[in-house]
Amino acid sequence: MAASTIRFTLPDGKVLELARGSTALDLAAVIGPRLAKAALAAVIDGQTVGLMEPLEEGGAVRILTEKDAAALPVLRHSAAHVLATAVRELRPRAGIGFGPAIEDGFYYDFDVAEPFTPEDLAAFEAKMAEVVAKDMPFGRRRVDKAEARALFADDPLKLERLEEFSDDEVITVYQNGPFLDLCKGPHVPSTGRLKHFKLLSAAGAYWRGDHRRQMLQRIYGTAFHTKAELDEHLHRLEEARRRDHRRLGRELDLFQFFPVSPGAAFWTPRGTTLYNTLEAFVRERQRDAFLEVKTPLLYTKALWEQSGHWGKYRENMFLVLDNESGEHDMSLKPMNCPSHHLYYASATHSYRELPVRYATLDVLHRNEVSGALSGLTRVRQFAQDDCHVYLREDQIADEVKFLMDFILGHYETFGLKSSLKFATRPEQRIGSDEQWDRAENALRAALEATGRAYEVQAGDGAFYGPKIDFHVTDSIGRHWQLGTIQLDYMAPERFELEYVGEDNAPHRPVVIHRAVCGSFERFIAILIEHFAGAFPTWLAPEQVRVLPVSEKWTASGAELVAQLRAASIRAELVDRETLPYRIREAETLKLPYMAIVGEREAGDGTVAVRKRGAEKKQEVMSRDAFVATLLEEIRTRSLG
RNA sequence: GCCGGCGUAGCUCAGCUGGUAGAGCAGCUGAUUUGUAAUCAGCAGGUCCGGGGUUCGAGUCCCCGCGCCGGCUCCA
Repeated sequence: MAASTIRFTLPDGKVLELARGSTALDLAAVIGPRLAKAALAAVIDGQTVGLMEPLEEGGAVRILTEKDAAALPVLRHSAAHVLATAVRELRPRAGIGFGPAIEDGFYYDFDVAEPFTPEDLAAFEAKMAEVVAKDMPFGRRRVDKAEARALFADDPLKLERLEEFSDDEVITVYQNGPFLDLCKGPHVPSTGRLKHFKLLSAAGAYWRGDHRRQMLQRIYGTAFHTKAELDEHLHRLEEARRRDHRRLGRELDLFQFFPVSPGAAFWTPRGTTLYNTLEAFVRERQRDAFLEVKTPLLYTKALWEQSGHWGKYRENMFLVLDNESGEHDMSLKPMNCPSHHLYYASATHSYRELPVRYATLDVLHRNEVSGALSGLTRVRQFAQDDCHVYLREDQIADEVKFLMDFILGHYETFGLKSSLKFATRPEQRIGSDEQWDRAENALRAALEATGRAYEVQAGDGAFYGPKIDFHVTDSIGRHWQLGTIQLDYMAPERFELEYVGEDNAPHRPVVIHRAVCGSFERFIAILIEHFAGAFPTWLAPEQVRVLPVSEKWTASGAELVAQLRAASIRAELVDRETLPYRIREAETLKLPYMAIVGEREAGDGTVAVRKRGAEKKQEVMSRDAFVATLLEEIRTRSLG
C-alpha cells in the first residue's frame, strides 16, 4: 500500500513532496533551475545516488554540486569510465577489470597483451577529451544475473565478479555511448561534466591484488571540478617530488645507498649527526619513565619458535648459518618483543613495580621483498624506538593515557599534526570477549580523556589486542602512519610472564607494544620531506656556517667557530671562494644560520647574522648575544 | 617476488637510424682578497651498472644478472 508521493527533507529543514519514482534531478529542479544545472549527484540519508535514478524512498537529501566534497569521488568514478571508454575505442580487445575512485583520483585496470606506454596514455587522454565532448549520458539499468551474464559474455573479469553476487542482490550496469560496465555507481549525469582530468601513470597490478592471478595494466589518473584545483594538485605532486627525501638526502649529503646492501642506508657524517640528534632526543624523553636495554641482534630459532615468529614470520627474517649445526637456525631479530619478554621473565616482578617499560633502539632486520624497497621509507635494516610495557590490567587506562601524551608530545615537537585511529577486535582473535571488552573500554576511555577526535576502525585490531594508531599530516598535507599503542594478551601467555600480586599469588600481566617514530629511518625521511630539508636549528647537522668576508678575517671567524663549538653548537668555517658564492652554497644546503665576519665585525667583536629565510635582513649582534640566542633556540627546539 | 621504465664523470643530464664518449656544476691548480644566492682562466676526471652474444665495429641491437624508480583491491 505504497503512498504515491515521497517526502524529502532539505538541509535547511524544508520538506518537499514529490511523486514516487521522481529523480534527484527532479528534486533539484523544484528547488531551482540553477541548482538543477549545477547538480552532479545527491546524498539521501547518507547514501550517494545518481541524479537520474528513480527514487522509491524519500529522506534527508542534499544535492551535490562541485562545491561539495562528496561529489568529487562521483566525478572521478565517472572519469574512470571515460578512460575505459577511450581505451576500448583504441584497444577494442582490452579486457576490463575494476575502475574505482581513489583518494587522489581514480584508476582502471585493463587486461591487455602489451603494457601501456606513455604515448598510449597521451592517446587515451586525447580520446577521453573526445568522449567528454560528445557529452554522453551515463545510463543506469538494473539487470538480473542472467541478463548481466549475457551483457558481459566477452568480459571474463566482469563475469567472475558477477558470480559473487547472490541471486537476490541488485545488479546495476552503467552505459555511456558504446561503453557498458558492471557498476554500482553512482555517476555524474553525462561525460560532459568531466572537464579537468589528467592521466598520470601506468603500472602492472595483479587482478584482485592477488600475486597468483594474472597481471593487469592499471592506469592512474585524477580529475577535479575546476582547472585551478587540478593545477593545484599537479603542483602539489611537483612539490612532493621537490621534497623527496631521496633527492634531498643526496643534495644535502645525508645518506646514500649502495647496491651491495639493498635496503640499508649508509649515513654520511651530516646524516649521522641528524640521526644521532634525533636519537638523543628520544633518549632524553625516555630517560625517566623508561628503562633502556640493549639486546642481541642474533638469536637461535628457539626464541622465534617460542614467540611464534618461526612459524608465521620466517619469510621476513634473515636466517643465519650456524657453522656447528650446519643449519640456518639462527636469525637476525626483526622485532624486539621476544628479547624484552625474555628479560622480563628472567626475574620475579612485584605488582608494585608495574608498569615497567623496556625500551630499545637497536637495529632490526626484515627481509622485505626486493620490489617493496623504497628510499628510507621501506628498508630492510632500521631501528625502531621500540618499547614494551608490562602492566596489570587495572593500569591499562592510566598507561594508555601516559603513552598517548608521550607520543603526541613527540610529534608536536616537529610541528606534525596528528590524528588517531582506534582499531577494535578483528574476526580472527584470541582472548575472551570480557578481556576484549575491558581492553577496548580502557583504550576508548583514554582516547576520550584526551578530548581529541579519533576514527574507529572496527575489526582492524591485531589478533592479540586492540590498538591505537597515530597518523601524522606533514606540511604539504600528506599522511603517514607512525606510532602505535597495541595491547597484547598473547605474548604474556607464550612467554609465561608473571608478576606477584598483592595476594602473593602469580598473575599474568598485559603487554603494550609502543612505537613513536616507528623507525628512525622512516621518521627521518618524513622529517626531511616535512621540512623540505630546512631543519629546525636543534636538528640541523650544521647549525651555523661562519663566513669571513675575505681571508683577512679568517682568524676572527675561527675564533667565532671556537666560541660556538665551546657552547656545543655545530659550526663550520668556510673561507674559500667569494662571499656571494659561499652564501649561495649555504642557502642551497638550507643551513639555519650564516655568521658573517668582516672588517666591521672583527673590529668590535660582533657578527652579522643571516638567518635562513630572512635573506638580506641580517642582524648585527655581539657574539655572546648570538651564542645565547642560538642556545635558547636549540634548548626550546624552536620551529621558527 | 611479479609487470613496466631507467642505469653514461662525484651530481644533473646530452649522445640521431651501430662508426674512436660530451656539457654544466662539483673537484684540482693558478690569478683575484672579495660585504650578502655562482669572479676568471686552465687542468684533471669515464671497466658508458656487471656478464655473455650479434657485428669488421656496440654506450647504442639481443640474452642473463644486479640495482634504482612507478605500481601490485582505497574492492562491481
